[in-house]
Amino acid sequence: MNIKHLLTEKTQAAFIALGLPADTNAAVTVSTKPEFGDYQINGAMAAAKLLKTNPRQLAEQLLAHLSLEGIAEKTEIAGPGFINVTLAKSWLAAELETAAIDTRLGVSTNVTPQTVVVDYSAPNLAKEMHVGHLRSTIIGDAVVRTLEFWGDKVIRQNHMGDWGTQFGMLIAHLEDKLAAGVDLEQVALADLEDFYREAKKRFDDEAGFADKSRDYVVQLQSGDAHCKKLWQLFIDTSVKHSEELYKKLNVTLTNADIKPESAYNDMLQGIIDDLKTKALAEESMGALVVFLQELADKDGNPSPFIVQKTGGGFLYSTTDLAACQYRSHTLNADRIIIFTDARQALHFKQVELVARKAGYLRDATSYDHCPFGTMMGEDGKPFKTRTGGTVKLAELLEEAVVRAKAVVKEKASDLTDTEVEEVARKVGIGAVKFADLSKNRTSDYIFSWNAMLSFEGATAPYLQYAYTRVRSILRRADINDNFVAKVLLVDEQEKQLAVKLLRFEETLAQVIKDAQPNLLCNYLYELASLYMTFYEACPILKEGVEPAQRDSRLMLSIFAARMLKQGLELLGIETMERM
RNA sequence: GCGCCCGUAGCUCAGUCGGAUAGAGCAACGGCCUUCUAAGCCGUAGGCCAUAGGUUCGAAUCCUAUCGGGCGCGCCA
Repeated sequence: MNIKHLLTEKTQAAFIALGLPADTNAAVTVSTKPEFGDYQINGAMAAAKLLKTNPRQLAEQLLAHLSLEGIAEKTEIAGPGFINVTLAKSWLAAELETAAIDTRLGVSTNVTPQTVVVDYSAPNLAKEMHVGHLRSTIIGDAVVRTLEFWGDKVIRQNHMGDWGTQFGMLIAHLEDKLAAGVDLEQVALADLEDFYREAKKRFDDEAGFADKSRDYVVQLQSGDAHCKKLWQLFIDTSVKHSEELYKKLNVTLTNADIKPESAYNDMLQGIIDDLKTKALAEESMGALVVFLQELADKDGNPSPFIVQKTGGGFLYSTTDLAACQYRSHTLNADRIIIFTDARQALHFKQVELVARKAGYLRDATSYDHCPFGTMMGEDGKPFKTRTGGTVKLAELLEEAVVRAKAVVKEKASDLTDTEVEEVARKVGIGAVKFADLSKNRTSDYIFSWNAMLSFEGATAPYLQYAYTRVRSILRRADINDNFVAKVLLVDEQEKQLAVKLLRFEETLAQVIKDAQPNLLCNYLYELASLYMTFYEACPILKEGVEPAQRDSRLMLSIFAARMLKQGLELLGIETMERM
């Protein structure tokens, strides 16, 4: 059930009856205040502007043609031409009863499933995952889960960076160590960070090392067996590391989803040849470049997009073009979604332009780069730890669980040790994920231990707690899974909860359209909050509650619990029976 | 220099294809546990939506300029 969609359709029908175009914007929104009902239709005012007529009069005509028989118990025109709709309790109750016996919680099934390629997480191999990888990983995963729930065919792609200059650098460093007689076993691959830092330092400071590194990149990309063997060492270690983290984070990415840069290697020369044939790329200062007039500065200087380096090496631009070809033509994607930080916005704009011109992206494939801001410290300056490094993701998660455990022990003394461990893990990880998922900002965001590890207010533990409260009541009520009762919406708290419960699909549609899980976070927090209000105001199992009312409230509770669980599951956050 | 993103309560953020009196959480203050889990609930206080113009019935939202922050601009990803 999508109430907004339903009201929009009804309004559009009324517009047509008035002789207005079918695509006139109905502008249906949730009412801003309780006295304005549940939904408001604002389309009459904009339409009146177009027609140059009186908005209030048009709203009246619109209302006369609007058939909300049985759906609304009150409709009224207010202000300059708002139409306020108060939904009928009987209708809400009936819809709720239908939704409650549905395995999909009343969410309709996608009638036109799409193939969606989602590119997310993308850790850099040979570098341990740090907090900066959190956003892409968990936002991508939440969107993927939501798309799948809706019914799209999702292809996860973990575009690991494993093929560029940095790898040449690591191999060059490793080669030197081996040449100096260090045994392969002793090379500290386990501590990739240190190894990477050493190599990077040499790359920046040591004469000749950078050139040597670039040579290794060319060798690697042209398939040299020895280089590939060394490269494989780094891959294996890194993949193992990120797999562990995905498991801890409850992220659905697996080994099978890894589609690293190297996977496109065989396509790269073909892309270059093709760009030359199509006269899109030209030689400039020794490199091969596509000049984009579309992104020219105001003096008319085109934006350069290097596709092949001096010396023949390929770059991530080449790889991303190949990825377009593969995803759009081979995988037949209708939509490609890429989650990376905003610094790469220009790059992806260039990739799309070139890919469209060269035909690597079909017209039918949409290409959505979903950016997010740079991570800042609590001082508002670019984030660095005291030692100038980054916070390791594994460290953050560990800290989260430790802190959660302390709180769990303090608040829930009746749990067994095993339960404490489990609850602490779910609460700690959930808190970290929710803190990040609930923010929409495309602008920079602040990394703060306290914000990440907060267990009060609009946090995952709040939602998990709401869930356990409902579950506790349902246990006490001693009812089975098939419990069904008539829904009676009498108190205001019951009605508000009911309306919110029926807004799930509306929310999911928006999350999918904008690739923004924070909308789902907001929804679930509001749902939990309304449940808490209902819980405090409307007794269920207490003395003096009429059986019919008790059963209706149990129905609301069962449905709210299922909704919370489902919603959190789409966010990749686990629930528990007690906490 | 040019370009992109951003500026909303003391703090962290919602709200931005124009809609009614701008919302939450944290922090502060005041209430609520012999009764379904107080990680909770109810209430109070807190705002020139960076600034200045413009567009119109109506602007946090759209346009222009200025200030402030971040990022990006030919061989890193």
